[in-house]
Amino acid sequence: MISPTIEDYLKTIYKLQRRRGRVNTSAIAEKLALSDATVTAMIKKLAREKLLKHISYHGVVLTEKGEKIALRVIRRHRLVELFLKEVLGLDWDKVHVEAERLEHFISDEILDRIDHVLGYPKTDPHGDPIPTGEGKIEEVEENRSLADIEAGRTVIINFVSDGDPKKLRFMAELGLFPKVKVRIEDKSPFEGDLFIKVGSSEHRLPRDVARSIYVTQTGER
Amino acid sequence: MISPTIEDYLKTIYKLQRRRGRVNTSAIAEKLALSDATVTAMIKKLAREKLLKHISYHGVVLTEKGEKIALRVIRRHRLVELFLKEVLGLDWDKVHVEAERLEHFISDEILDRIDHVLGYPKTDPHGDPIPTGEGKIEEVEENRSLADIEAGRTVIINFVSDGDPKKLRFMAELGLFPKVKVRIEDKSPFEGDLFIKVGSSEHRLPRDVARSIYVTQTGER
DNA sequence: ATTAAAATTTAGATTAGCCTAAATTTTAGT
DNA sequence: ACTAAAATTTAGGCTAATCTAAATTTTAAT
Repeated sequence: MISPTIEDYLKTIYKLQRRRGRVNTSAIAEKLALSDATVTAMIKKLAREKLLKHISYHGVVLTEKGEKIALRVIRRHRLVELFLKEVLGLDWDKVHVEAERLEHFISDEILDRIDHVLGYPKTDPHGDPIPTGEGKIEEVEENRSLADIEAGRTVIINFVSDGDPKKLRFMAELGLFPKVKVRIEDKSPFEGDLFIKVGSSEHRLPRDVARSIYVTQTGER
Repeated sequence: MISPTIEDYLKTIYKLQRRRGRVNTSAIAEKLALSDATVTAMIKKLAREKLLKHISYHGVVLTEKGEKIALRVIRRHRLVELFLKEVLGLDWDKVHVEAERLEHFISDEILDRIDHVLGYPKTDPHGDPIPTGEGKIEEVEENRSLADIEAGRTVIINFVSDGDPKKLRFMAELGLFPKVKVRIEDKSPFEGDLFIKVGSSEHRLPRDVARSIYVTQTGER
């Protein structure tokens, strides 16, 4: 009934919805790398199955039923990511791609065991919150990008975008992980580099990498 | 290219081939619970892709290429089974069904990590040999069923059929696992029960359960 | 207020895997 | 050796998920 394909649609719509409320066809098509026509067809099907509400030409909103499924997929994804890193020792830049596949095939029973082995964690390796089994998720309020923080400030890393393995490897080399404290020593103008201090070591950080790091400011300057 | 469906066909044909050499359409259809016509169509496709040789009306034989894929699927299946039991603590009667799904979605990298975590094991929880990464498998020579051993003999359990969870739970209760020594005290005639001794405790064992336990005879009587 | 551009939907096709029913080929019993 | 039964294949159809191209609707710029 709920195919991996449908799970991907619901997850994608859920994430797009976070900000925009109503989600348009082309946004979904872009995220899933499918044609607009394909997405239109699937939207009609999902509307028929009461997983979302569709107003023709004006986008979609998930129903409670659709949102519940989306959150379960996200829970599986994030628990699997953490499991792959902590238990199997995969590098953190590789877990996203693997979880993207496995999230569709993990039974409730296996997920419970994974959750148990990991000690009921709250966040995944990139700092994203793991929804509970009941579908509750702690939405992150503070999510300013490190790229937008002024020089002289000190921040704590909240989470990082999980998409680009190269960027993730780069961050790992500088010790830029969730919960780590970073001081911004200086910033080049325009799209220039940031100069940051992590622990006792200083690094140069390209702006586009900084843009995929989300932080909370501390009082420290 | 090689879909989960194709993997299932190749694995099934490989297992049927073990005994019979040439495998007929209806045997595959029965194992996979598909119609004969469906299997015929798929056989033609697999022949086109040089995964097997097909002589119309006379069955199929895997090519080296087909066999290699089958063995990789079996390796994934058996390593996943053991992993689910040893690392996640799933009951041994549940791991087969779960592995049947997951075997199609485990990457080489994850499989390597699983193999490593398990300490490069040789057999799965039911006693079946795990093919190596290079596709070598230690075929079990001695595979007489416990149901066919005469009273008074002592045997070592080699492996058990992994299909029926109820039977597996029953065996587990009696301590009937691979490598365990069992003495056959007595046998009721026809399809009657066996009376066995496992360690110091005696049990009654229905013939059909005994039939799914494969053993090697010891010198002991 | 028009109209061109952008977004969306409709129409028509394709592929993988499955089905049933009918036709064909092989096998086995007399 | 013949013929009925069994096994297999062929023919024709279905569904899910995708595509391209054309039609329609909305949006935004003058």
